[in-house]
Amino acid sequence: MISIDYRSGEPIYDQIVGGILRLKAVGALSAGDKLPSVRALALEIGINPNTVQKAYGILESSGVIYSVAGKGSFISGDESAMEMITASARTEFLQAVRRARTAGLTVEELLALVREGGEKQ
Amino acid sequence: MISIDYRSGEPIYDQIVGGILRLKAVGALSAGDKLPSVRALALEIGINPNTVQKAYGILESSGVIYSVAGKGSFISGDESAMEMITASARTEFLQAVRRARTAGLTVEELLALVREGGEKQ
DNA sequence: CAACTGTACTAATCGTGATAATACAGTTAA
DNA sequence: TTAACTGTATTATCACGATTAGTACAGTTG
Repeated sequence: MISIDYRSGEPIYDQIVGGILRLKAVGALSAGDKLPSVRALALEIGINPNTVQKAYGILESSGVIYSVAGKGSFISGDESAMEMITASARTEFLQAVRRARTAGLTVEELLALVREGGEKQ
Repeated sequence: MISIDYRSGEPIYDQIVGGILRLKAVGALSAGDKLPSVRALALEIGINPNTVQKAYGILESSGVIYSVAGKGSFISGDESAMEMITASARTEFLQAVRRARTAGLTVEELLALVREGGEKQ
């Protein structure tokens, strides 16, 4: 379900957060869907349960998921949570676009780079 | 001349490298121009001279600048420096693409953001 | 000579990511 | 009720990178 790239330098917990956000954005995960348990996902990926818990903690404090002790973690029905997260990512990306443009890269080049570097995962 | 954002999480030496690359791309710095000394820039920014030296070392090993002990550091006249600049901008932008993807933004959204934010300049 | 320049090196500190080993509380199904 | 699951919390440890600190050396300039 979620693939981790250890060479990327991106923290594992961050990749888990992004992976779940993406699964929800694509529609593979909907409100009410149950996530793998902390221990199960840790075992599946081959990492420490604490790292998964950190990711789930971030998602819950953001309102993207909600967790119930003994039951599990589930996708929240709150859509504004996703909006807030993607909004900050959107402004960050826009800054990167402007930086690249001032460095001399054309719009066409950037479009190609998005398609080239965005396909993975 | 170069502004540092301590909240960004991006290493200071990296911001210095990017700042000088940008100054040259815009035309504020040309071949032969003298850069602030390691100690002077460190004092101006308010950081350790070693951090500035690290940034200058990266720029020199990349051929963007050249340094002479006792004289100072200068913008290189090497024409391939422009390729170096766009190359670094390209990899920087690719990292931004991956970050945005990790945050849950889709490729289609990023393409729209490039078209939207890239034209205004 | 004095004051600047870049360069090199080691040591110490700090924050973060990740692991490890527990422990506790709530839920669920046999 | 018991056993096995769930999330959550705590503490300790390790690794790594960024940064600071201090010192030292070599070349240039006025």
